[in-house]
Amino acid sequence: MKSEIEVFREFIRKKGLRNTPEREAIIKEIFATHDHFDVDELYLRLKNKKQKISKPSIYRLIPYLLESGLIQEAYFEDGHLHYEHIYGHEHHCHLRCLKCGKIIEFEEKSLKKIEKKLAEKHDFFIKAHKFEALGYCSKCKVNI
Amino acid sequence: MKSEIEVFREFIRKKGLRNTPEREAIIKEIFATHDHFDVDELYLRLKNKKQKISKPSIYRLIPYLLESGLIQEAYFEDGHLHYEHIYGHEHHCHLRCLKCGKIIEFEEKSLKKIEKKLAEKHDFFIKAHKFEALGYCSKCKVNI
DNA sequence: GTATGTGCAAATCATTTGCATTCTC
DNA sequence: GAGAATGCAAATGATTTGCACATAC
Repeated sequence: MKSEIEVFREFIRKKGLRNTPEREAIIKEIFATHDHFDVDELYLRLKNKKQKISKPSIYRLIPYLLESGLIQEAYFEDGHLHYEHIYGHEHHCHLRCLKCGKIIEFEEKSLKKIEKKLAEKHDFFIKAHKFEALGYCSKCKVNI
Repeated sequence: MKSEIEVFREFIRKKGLRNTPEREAIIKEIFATHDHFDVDELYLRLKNKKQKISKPSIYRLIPYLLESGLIQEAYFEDGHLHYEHIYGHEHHCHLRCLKCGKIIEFEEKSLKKIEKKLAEKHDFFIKAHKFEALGYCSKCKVNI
């Protein structure tokens, strides 16, 4: 299986764009942890590693990462989008606590079937899906 | 079945807050169409009807509308959140075209079962779920 | 060599806040 | 009458853009 960097290089080449060390550093950092990320946090993680990469470079890269299928928007919270890397990882969905913000990831194969059904019914080519369940976790549900 | 205004009045009373004609006008406008809405668009709709209601009043009302269960966040697009009224309507999910932005709503009962399963497995109290399928509509999929 | 990418600083856009005034209860 | 809510204008915070310089191809 190709690495995420290889996938990106191929994508960039096909689009006639240029690759840079900044872009590869950002991608490596995104794939360095399992967690979701947001722009500011990713910027700080890179900064802590003494990588001088500006926020605009991150913002400018994101549309390409989405288009190449390396990442996906996960959810909108605290006034900004959160992303997750999806290449090479089992697709998963989120269960989010509305009180403490805790997020549990889970896998649900049956969603794939629903996706297929929808594609046929509405004549869509479905690329991805997002399923998010919102509620209160075991700790928070006691005093809603 | 209570009207949305009645539901809101009750919610406001329970919380010890105050109701105002501005709030009721906003709620009426939200429920006046079947469509999703965003703050700016709602503001303009009210303005066109010569209702002088400021954007901050809308922004300040939204958390209460979410809390009372009258509306729900639908999706984040074009740099801002889009909402939908959910009180008195069949719950539905979205199928969105990544190219033209077309949105198809659909109902999927089996998601309710998945929700229940998750609630048991992770000891959550689940209040709502969002399912969004992303892809290309019949027209757009021909030239991706 | 050319055109794309970068960092910086400034601009933009959605949302929030401070405050004086108005209104609900 | 007290405390909330409103509108306005200003502040905030995320994201985008203009531009001069650097660099990938």
